[in-house]
Parts: sequence; structure tokens; C-alpha cells
Amino acid sequence: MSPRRRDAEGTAAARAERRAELLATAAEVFASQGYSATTVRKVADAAGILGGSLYYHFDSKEAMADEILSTFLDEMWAAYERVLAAGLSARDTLEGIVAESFRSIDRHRPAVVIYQNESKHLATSERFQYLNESRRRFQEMWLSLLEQGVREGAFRADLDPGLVYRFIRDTVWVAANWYQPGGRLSADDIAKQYLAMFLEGIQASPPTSQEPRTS
Amino acid sequence: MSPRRRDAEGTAAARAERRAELLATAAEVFASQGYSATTVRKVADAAGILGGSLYYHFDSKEAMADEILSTFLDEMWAAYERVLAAGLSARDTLEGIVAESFRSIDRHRPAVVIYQNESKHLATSERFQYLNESRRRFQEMWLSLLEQGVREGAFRADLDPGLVYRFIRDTVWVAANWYQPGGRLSADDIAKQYLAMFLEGIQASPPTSQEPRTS
Amino acid sequence: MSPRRRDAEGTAAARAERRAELLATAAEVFASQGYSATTVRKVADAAGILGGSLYYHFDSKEAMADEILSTFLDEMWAAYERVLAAGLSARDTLEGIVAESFRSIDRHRPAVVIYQNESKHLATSERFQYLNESRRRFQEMWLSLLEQGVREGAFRADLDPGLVYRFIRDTVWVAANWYQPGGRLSADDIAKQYLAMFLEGIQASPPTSQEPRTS
Amino acid sequence: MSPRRRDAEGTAAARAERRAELLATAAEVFASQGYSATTVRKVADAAGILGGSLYYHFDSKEAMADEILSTFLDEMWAAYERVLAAGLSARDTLEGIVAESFRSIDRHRPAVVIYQNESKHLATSERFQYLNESRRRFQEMWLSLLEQGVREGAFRADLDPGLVYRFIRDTVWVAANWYQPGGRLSADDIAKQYLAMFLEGIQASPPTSQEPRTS
DNA sequence: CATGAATGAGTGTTCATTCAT
DNA sequence: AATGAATGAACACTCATTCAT
Repeated sequence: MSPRRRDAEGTAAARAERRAELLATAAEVFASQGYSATTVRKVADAAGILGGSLYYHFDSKEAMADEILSTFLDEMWAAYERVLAAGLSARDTLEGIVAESFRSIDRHRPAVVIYQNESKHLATSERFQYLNESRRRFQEMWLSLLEQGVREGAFRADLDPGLVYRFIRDTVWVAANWYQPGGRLSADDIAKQYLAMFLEGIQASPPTSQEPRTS
Repeated sequence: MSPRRRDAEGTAAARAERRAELLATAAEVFASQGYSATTVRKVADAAGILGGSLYYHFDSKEAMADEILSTFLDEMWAAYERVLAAGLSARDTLEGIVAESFRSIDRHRPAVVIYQNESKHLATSERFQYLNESRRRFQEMWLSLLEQGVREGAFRADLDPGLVYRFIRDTVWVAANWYQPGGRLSADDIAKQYLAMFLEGIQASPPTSQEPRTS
Repeated sequence: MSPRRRDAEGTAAARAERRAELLATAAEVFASQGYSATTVRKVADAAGILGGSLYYHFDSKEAMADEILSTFLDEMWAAYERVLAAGLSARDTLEGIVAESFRSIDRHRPAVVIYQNESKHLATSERFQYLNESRRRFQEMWLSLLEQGVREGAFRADLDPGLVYRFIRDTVWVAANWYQPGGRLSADDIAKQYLAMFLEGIQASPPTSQEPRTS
Repeated sequence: MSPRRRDAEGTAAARAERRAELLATAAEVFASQGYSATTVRKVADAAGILGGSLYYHFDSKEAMADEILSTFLDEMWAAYERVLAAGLSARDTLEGIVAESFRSIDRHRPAVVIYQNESKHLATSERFQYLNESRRRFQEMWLSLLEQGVREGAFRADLDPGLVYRFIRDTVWVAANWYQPGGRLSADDIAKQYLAMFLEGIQASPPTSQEPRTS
């Protein structure tokens, strides 16, 4: 490797690293204060630079949100695809998807919060159309998964599929608002307990059928 | 009744009515566009008046949000108190609380959306301390209800109470984001299905022992 | 005329008048400092209001330039059309056009300066395409007028028409840079002398033909 | 010649050459986009370097404009002085000055455009006082030349000298805005035709007395 | 009750300039 | 010589708010 080549790589890598740092900071601030309520100066303050300096790295505030969200979504969908490609049962697929979702929250918590809170607003702009597309794809995935589960006899047939879809979707993603990486419960712990609630409910198991209820 | 007196009454009543109208409009816009992203002018446009004219009715944009949220919370807590005062079993209380929550969503959808999306941000200001207090009260209520349920043998004991609390809280409130009063599913329908999911899960019941498996 | 109607007219008229006042101020500043070098605040200062207040009246700095230029061009072309419609000889038409041009300078001096100095720059934006169109129309008018003059034997045939066109165009418009309404020379005075120079040159008349040159 | 010495010479010469290159580029961009509307980055882009790198060669954006204009003016005045020093007739001097002006435009077109469009604005700063001085000197030169011409019977006496001065000055310099070196008309062609217009006008000569009018 | 014009602080963004490398 | 990251002041523009009418 020639010195020149190493230099070029070095600066390109350093640049990418700085971008990533700044994006992480921006994501944190957007998530905690809300995208609209966050000024570019607040982001810059959190990064220890001046407002205008951010524009050396990014074209606009919108561009930062764009990069934060699309990076997160790309990674999330890649993980989902791996699960879906395995051709498991509906139940196992559901477990896999939920587990991956919590892993996404673990790795991209601020991005998930932004996605959750701002995507309705952002999606009105041309640039963020992929948010709408992601939402559609998400819905299709869940509805067909739930349908498959009912067909396989794994899931109850007496529930409205649209409702169940929203129930799971919301519950999983909204958890990003309180989840703390490195906290008492790991992402996998939460996934496990959430799955238990989704699948079996919070009700104590009824006495076995051998002991019929005396009403 | 003297004309003067009638006028005064008429004016006072009309004034209150106008306030309510304007607040409803403001709540709608705040909910759909986000509080920070909503300008006073947008609210005024939606109400068919000019921006400055809102200040005849309200002291500030913040005052509008305040009145929207506190009205909603007051009514919600009154309903919760009625349920809690009945001294029912944990299971029945849970049903009652969830049902009342969906009734709140039905009656105050925009307020609930604002509460959901903006309260973290708003609660940093002195004026909105009651949001923090409401959150605390909410948490206490749920934790003691869940504990009671476990004691009564109604709820599973193997789940983290804090997690279950957040699970239910989030799932219920986030529904305000998609619920449409007068839509296909009524608030009570949704409450019923959500309760079914909370309590029994989405998994199909295993075959009962009366229908023995043919091995 | 009902009071209501008079009120409506009154406020509409007052509004239009205020706009015109502010536009005149803006034109003055744009003309004297250059459009790009003029900040919105400078315009506002000159108008005795704050920077932001201009946006109650105009959408943008560009919108002000637009209104200034299009108002001027509309009036100028209307005047030109009146001259052209009279069907005069080329010489008389030229006199009329030049006279109208100096009247335009008299009435819209700042607008003419802006047109002269900034139109190349502004015309790159979609909004100002009419500047290009006006330039084309202007060129066509002059070229056909000069051609007509040559045909009629009124103008010399040994000059490059494109050159003569630019010569006259530039000389007339650039005068806006130093012309002062109410100064020593009136717009009509200047028009008369400019016409003398265009037509007959600055050279002293040669001795009459009765005294043929002895070379 | 020691290597050290050759290096030093090479460096100094190369440095001067690079400056000249960069100044030519800057002049081009300033002329085509306007000084205020031109960012340092645009100049650097046109030169194929980064914005900050220009500051190795020049102290500031203003310094570039300064060097461009003063170089042009120095050369122009040197040429004018040569013409004036020849002690010719007013008519021949005028021809010489106009011809030199078009040669200046040919050699320094961008500088002339900048001078034409920006000098009023730049001349407000201390650094550019020489622009005002040049203007004064220019005016004196022309006024005395015109006066001489009238005295000599070469120029008409019925025209306002100030007006004629401005007429010629503007017409000559403004031509820099459309002149293209290497175009259809050379600088000398244009000078010749402009002189014809200045001196004799664009009007066809009246029929000579040998061809008497038939009344 | 509402309007219309204004305020003034603040927003996202630009840009001339600096400087360590 | 040139880069790349940063500065800091300024810019066009927005917006919650005020107030005379």
C-alpha cells in the first residue's frame, strides 16, 4: 500500500467517521427534543462546534434527518429480510421479527424515536417518500405474516388482522421512547417478555381443563 | 330578564363557545402537524381568522396547548376515578380503565395525540408540570393494579411489572394516532379486542383436553 | 357608496399605496447599492421599519425586484406600443422611442438602473424569464426599425445594424445611472441632444456643399 | 547558476504566473456573475482549487478585485497618456482615445465589466479611492478634449459638453458587456464604426447640392 | 371580535476568512 | 501550494406576539 493510497483512505475514513459522529449527535438531539423543536445550533452545541460548521458536512438539517432515517431503515430491512428468507413458521418468524426490531431499537434508538415521532410530518416532503414506502412494506409484511399464522393454526382467527398489526407495530416501536441501552433489561429480555405478552397474554393461565371452573 | 343581562349572558356563553371551537381547531392542527411545527397562523387559517385575532381569546400558543391538555386530563382522570372507586377485581378494573382510555381517545383524539407526542417536550416547562404529575399518578395506578392482579391470581407473576405497565400504557395511547371516530371499529370494539390481546394473547388456544389429541 | 364599500376601498387603496411606497424605497436602494449587495435590512431601514416587517407586504426580496421590474417594463412597452402603432417614418419612430425611453428613465429611474445592472444575473432564474423575452422583443424592434430607416433612405447603410442597435440601446439606458430627475437637464432635453448625436454626430457640419472640399 | 538560485527564480516566477492565472479566472467570474454575487468558492471552483487555498495567494476577495482593477487602469492610462502626449488635433486625439479604449476592452474585458458594474459600489471603500480619482481624471480629459475640439471648429458647439462626455464614456465602456474577443467584429472594427457614429451620426447624409431636390 | 401592520427574537443557511496539517 | 475543518458574522426569512383601529 503506497503512502499516497493510505493517506487517501485515511482522510476518507476520517471524514466518514466525523460524519457518523455528528449524525449520532444530531440523532440524539432530534430524538430528545423533537425534529422541529431542535435548532441546528442545538445540534452544533451538542457536537461542540458552531452552527454554520455543520454545513461543511451536511447540506441541510433535512439532509441530516434523511441520512439518520435511511441508514436505520436500510439496516432494519436487511435484518428483516434475513428472517423472512429463512422460511420459518409464522410463529418463529414473528419471534424473529420482534427480536430484530428490538435489536434495531438497541442499535438505533434515536433514529427509531425520530422515525416514530416525525415520520408522519416528514413524509409530506418528496425527499422522504421512502418513509411511506417503508410503512407500506411493513404493513404488507405483517398482514401476510399474521394471515399465515392463522392459516397454520398458530394465531387466533377471531381478531381483526389490521388491529393486531397496529397493536404489535406500535407496541414494539414506541418502546424506543423509554428503552435505555445498557439498562436493567436488555433488548433481548424485552423482546422475550413482549413476545410472551403478545402470544399468551398477561392473564394467568386458567386452571387446567381437568379442573373445570365452577361458576 | 333585562336586555343588558341577556346580552351579558349571551356574550359570556358565546365567548366560551367560541373558545371551545377555537381550541378544537387548534387541537386538530397541533395533532396533525405537531405542536412545534404548527404556526399560530395555521391555527388561525383553519379557524378562518387572522393570526393576531387568536390573541383576543388566548394568551399564547402555549396557553392553547395547556387548555387542550388539561381539559383532556381532567376528564380522563375523573373517569378513571369512577372506575377505581368501584372497588372491583383487578381484572375488571383493568377492563374498565382500558375501556375508559379508549373512550377518552374517542372524545379527545387530538388532545391524546398531542399528549402522546409532545408531553415529553412540553413537560420541561414549569407550566406543564401537571403532565409529569399525571404520568407519575398513571404509573402508580397501573403498578398497583398489576400487583393487585398478581396477588389475586388473575395476572401472571412471571412478567416484569414495569414492562407490562409500559406495554399497556403505550399500546393504548398510541392508538390515538390511527383511530378515527366513526370509522369501521368503534372505540368499544377496539377496547374489547385490545383486552383480548392483553389478557389472552394472540396465540391460538391449545386444544382442550376434552378433545384429546390423537397421537 | 355604502360606508362598508368605502372602507373596503379605503383599506385596499391604503395597502396598495403602502406597497408602492415600500417598492419605491426598495428600488432606490437596489439601484444605488446593487441588488445582491443590498440586504433586506437595508431596505427596511430606508423604509423606517424592521427587516421582518417587509415580509408582511412581500413574499421575498426576489418578489420585490420582480414587481419593480415588471411594473417598469409593462409601462415602458405600453409607451413603445403607442409610438409604434402610429405608423410613422423610421426617423420619427426613432425619435418617439428615444423620447419615451428617457421618459421611462425619468419616471422609473431606479427600476431602469436595476434592469441595466442586474437583469443578466436575475434572468438566470425562472421567475425572471420575462426579462429575456423583453430583451428579445427590444432587439427585434430596433433591428426592424433600423432596417426600415435604411430602406427609407433615412439611415446610413454602411453601419452594422447589430452594432447600431447596441449602441443606441446601451447609450440610452446607461444614462439612467447618472440622470437626476429635476436636475439641470430634463429628460426631454437629454432626449433631444442624444437624438442630435445619434442622427448627426458630434462633428461640426462640413462646409456646405456649395463649397466643395478641396482634398 | 546554483540550483538554489534557479529554484528561487523559478518559484518567484511561477508564483507570479499563478497569481495572474488566478486573477484572470477571478475576473472572469466577477464579470459574469457580479462581484457581490460571486463567492470565493465559485472563483476557487473555476480555478480548480478549494476556497481556502485562494488565501495563500491573496489577502482577501477585495484584494483580488483591487488588483484586477488597478492593473487594468494602470495599463489604460498609460495608453491614454501616449495618445495625449502626441499633441494631435482634438479629432485625432478622440480617435486615438476611443481606439485605445476598445483595445483595453479587448485585453481586459472582464476587468472593464467589473469597473463598469461595480465601481460605484466599490468606490465607497477607502481602498478603492483610486477609482474615484480615475473617474475625475477621465472626466477632465474628455471635457478638455471636447472643448479643444469646439475651439478648433471640429466639434459642434451646440451640444452640452457634460452630456457629450457621458454619452461617449458610457457608450464605449458599456460595450464591454457584449464584446467578445475573437468574435465577428474586432475591437478595431467596432472602434471605427463607433467613431463614425459619434462623429457623423447614423443619419444618411442629405443629398449633395449637385443632385438638387425637385420641389 | 377581528383586522392589519408592525415587532424582535430566532431559524436555517451562506460565506469570507483562518489555520493546522 | 493546497487541503479540510472550522469560525463567526451576516443573511433572507419566519413566527409568536402586540396594538391601534
